Amino acid sequence: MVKAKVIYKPLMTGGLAKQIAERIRESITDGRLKADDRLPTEEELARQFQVSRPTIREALKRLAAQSLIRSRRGATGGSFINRPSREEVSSNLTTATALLVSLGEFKIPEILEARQELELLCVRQAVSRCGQAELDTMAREVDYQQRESISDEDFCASDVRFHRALADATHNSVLKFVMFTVIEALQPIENMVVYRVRERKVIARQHEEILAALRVKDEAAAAETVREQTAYLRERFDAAQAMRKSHSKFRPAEPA
Amino acid sequence: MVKAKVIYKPLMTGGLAKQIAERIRESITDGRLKADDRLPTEEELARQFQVSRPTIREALKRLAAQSLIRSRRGATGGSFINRPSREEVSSNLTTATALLVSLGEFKIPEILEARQELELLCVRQAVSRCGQAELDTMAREVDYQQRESISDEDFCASDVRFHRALADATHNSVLKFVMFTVIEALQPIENMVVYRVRERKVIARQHEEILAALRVKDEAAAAETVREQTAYLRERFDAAQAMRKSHSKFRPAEPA
DNA sequence: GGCCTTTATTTGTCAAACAAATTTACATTG
DNA sequence: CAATGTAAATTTGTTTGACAAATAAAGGCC
Repeated sequence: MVKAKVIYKPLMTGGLAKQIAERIRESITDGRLKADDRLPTEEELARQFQVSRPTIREALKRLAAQSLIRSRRGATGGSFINRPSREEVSSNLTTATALLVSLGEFKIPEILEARQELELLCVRQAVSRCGQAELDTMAREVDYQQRESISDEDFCASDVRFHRALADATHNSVLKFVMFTVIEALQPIENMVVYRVRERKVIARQHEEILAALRVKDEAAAAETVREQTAYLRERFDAAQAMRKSHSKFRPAEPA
Repeated sequence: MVKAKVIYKPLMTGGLAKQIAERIRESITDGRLKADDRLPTEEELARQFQVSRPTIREALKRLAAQSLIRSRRGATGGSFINRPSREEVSSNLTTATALLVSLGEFKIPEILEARQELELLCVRQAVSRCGQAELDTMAREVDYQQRESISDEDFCASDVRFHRALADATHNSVLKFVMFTVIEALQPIENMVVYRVRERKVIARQHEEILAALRVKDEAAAAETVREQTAYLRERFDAAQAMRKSHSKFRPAEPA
């Protein structure tokens, strides 16, 4: 007697709207729909999918939230496959990455390490490609960072601009895109380290060293300083953590 | 006589549903709402925002498409702030990013170069961190890629899995996230090169070499093969472009 | 205690109506 | 003929109201 082998097909889950959105997304992914193509009207889609128009609308809202379509009212209106800008996609990526960061999905040491590796990658490319414009930007920021009167916030903003200039110096738009996203997304963490415990002078000096190394195309020196800066940040962050721990233990009286 | 300076305030655009989704999203990103928190019911949100329930639903669909919330029916149902996985978030972002890539926003040489640099970064990390699981995955894919009966599509899918295993081998979740997103986003370009002109045997052999180098922790050898693979892809793509150019010039008669 | 049924609750879907935005076509005026 | 205004057509955006589907909890029965 042989036991019959029973195969169960996967259930259709997730609701109609989600399934419809997924179907339309596939037709974008597989190239059947291109940027600026117009989707059928909501009424027509409802007829084709044999569902109600509000269900179609819910599906379209899902697609809009992923920047895959945009909609417009009127005689020549409709829903169109979006032609996303670099800024739009980067902004979505940044938001999503920052959310993962804030949820603690990435551990601080991992973040610092990844940042270091990506920076090293930039340095490697920048050494042979740096233009005067990027060097000038970095120099300007280094000068700015050495002022004692600027706020922590402004110092952080300058830090971002310095690292963006470094990414610009790769002269590779894909790498720039990736780096800008990472730099922006990691700002909340950077702020945590930088804003509270940062020794500005050390950071500014390190930036100056990176800049000097790039000027003379000394990749090894620049890389060394990047590593040094990461180690310094790691140390500063650990110190901030330790201080926070001892604070919560002893609960000193709060001044008025 | 001084001309009065007229200031126009920005119009509220994007529809009610979009605005509501944005409001709720802000309360997530600014920490007021945490993972697993329950939102008010749809009816209650409709009351609070003074809009209809379908409008709330449309807003919630936007949030769901960004993996920020998940919903469930029933007595203890409702919409809950999601704790998204990295895979889930990455998956939401890849179609829009791939769309950007397919629009020619990035030049092919830049793409290939960036891909190479990011791969080299992975190799650098993977050499000292690779676990047996990743090696096994890569070996499985190399075997699979050597079969002659698989479709081009399946070969490409296996290629993706190989490179994802390499990213896994870094054991750094930030890098994994970045790499997964980049690998997926570059698929349209990869398909262009791979699908039409790919010499599968060459690619599979190169994967095998990378794997062998990782097994014996030979970073230099692995890096060399990554560079070789990029050069090969560049050459294959150039050949595909040249062939397309000569075709369009002479317009041969089309077979029936 | 285990199992079944009922109830309450919330999201999911549908139908129908009207509003808002947009373009096009047509009429009027100078 | 050009400029301006109005009406019509079309599509998305929003509302109201109803019912379906899914789920957990409570209560009853054995």
